[in-house]
Amino acid sequence: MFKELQFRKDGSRAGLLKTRAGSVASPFFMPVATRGAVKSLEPAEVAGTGAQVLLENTYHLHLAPGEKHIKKLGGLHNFSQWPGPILTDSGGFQIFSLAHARKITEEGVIFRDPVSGQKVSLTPEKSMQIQLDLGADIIMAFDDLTGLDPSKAKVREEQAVEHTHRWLQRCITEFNRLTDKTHKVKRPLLFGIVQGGLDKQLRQKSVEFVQSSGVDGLAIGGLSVGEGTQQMHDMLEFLAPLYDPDKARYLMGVGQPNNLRFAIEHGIDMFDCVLPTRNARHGSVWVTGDKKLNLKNVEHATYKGPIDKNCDCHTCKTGYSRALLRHLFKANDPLAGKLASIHNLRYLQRICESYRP
RNA sequence: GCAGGGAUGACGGAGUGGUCAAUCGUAUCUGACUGUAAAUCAGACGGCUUAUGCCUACGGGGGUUCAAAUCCCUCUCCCUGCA
Repeated sequence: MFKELQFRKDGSRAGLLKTRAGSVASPFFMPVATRGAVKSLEPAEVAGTGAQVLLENTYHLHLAPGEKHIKKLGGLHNFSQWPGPILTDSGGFQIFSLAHARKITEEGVIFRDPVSGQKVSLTPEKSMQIQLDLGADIIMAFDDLTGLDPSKAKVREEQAVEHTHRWLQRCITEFNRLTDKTHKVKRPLLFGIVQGGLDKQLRQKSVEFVQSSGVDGLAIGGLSVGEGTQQMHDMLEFLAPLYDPDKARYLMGVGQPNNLRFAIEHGIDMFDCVLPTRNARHGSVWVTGDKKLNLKNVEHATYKGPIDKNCDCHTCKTGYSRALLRHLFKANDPLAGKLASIHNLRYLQRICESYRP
């Protein structure tokens, strides 16, 4: 599944992740296309930033337009017009992001969709079924993700880890059932997720459990949920020596440039994050030195240069000025968010590329 | 000319005696955003300021009142009818 090509003194490694939709050079960053598209961008534009893999979401696509519908339309690759590998998140993150509108049981989770009001239940089995119907190439186990609730952190964290482990076993069973030889489907990859919050013992236990379960890759979940940079880095440092070298390691939801570098230098191969695209739509872009620029600010109104003169993204190379972007943001023109998204995505891709041979 | 109605902070627009430096929206300024309920959310927004503090303010001027954006007189401008 994962072939390590180069290990460097800085702790980083470069390799190749083999999926049924092609091999991917690591380390890499996956833009988030929750509902089937990276907001405001066409697939070719996403690819133009250097992205190789797209992340889409089980929960949201299940709600609309539905996995059966997508399956009929030829699967996610056809539907999203993205021929390259697609990873689907399992819906586990929604346990965290929709925490006020869901109920967790041993069986799974019942969500009350905040928009439609409809009840949606997800179980490990159902998550596997949906992801396979969608046609994802990398499938995530259904995990239980908790935030940093100080009042009941310990108890809830232990529960989350136990759920995650038991659910992983159920995911594997269901995944194997649905992908055995009788189905004639070329098997996608299945990744298990490590939980444990900021508790090192729990984390270690979780890494060992997930790695010994036979999954194709290891995801670190439950970070970037509000802890400090130092706490995140401590944990990544702690986990680094525990990884199995022939499994891909995916740090979920992390996209701050400094965190990306730190993680890569502590053995992480893959990332996803909404930050580059969401921030971009809100006017916030990264420039050399990881500095954040708010393009809506009045100081850019007369700035003729690009976002970053050192940047090779389409937006900067074409010559769109900060002054224009500021104006478009102020005028609520969606082109602003789109151009800024291209820039931010490229910023993260460049970081990844700098660690490849 | 006569009769009504109106003039509120950048704009729109509440408020008709004290709890009003004045609801709210827009605009403006700033910040946040990490497996997307997010082109969203939060704060600031008369001046000076650390301020529960002072000053200047609801078209101009004058008055009544302990107290006026709110009541009275007058002037200016705008709108609607009638001549």
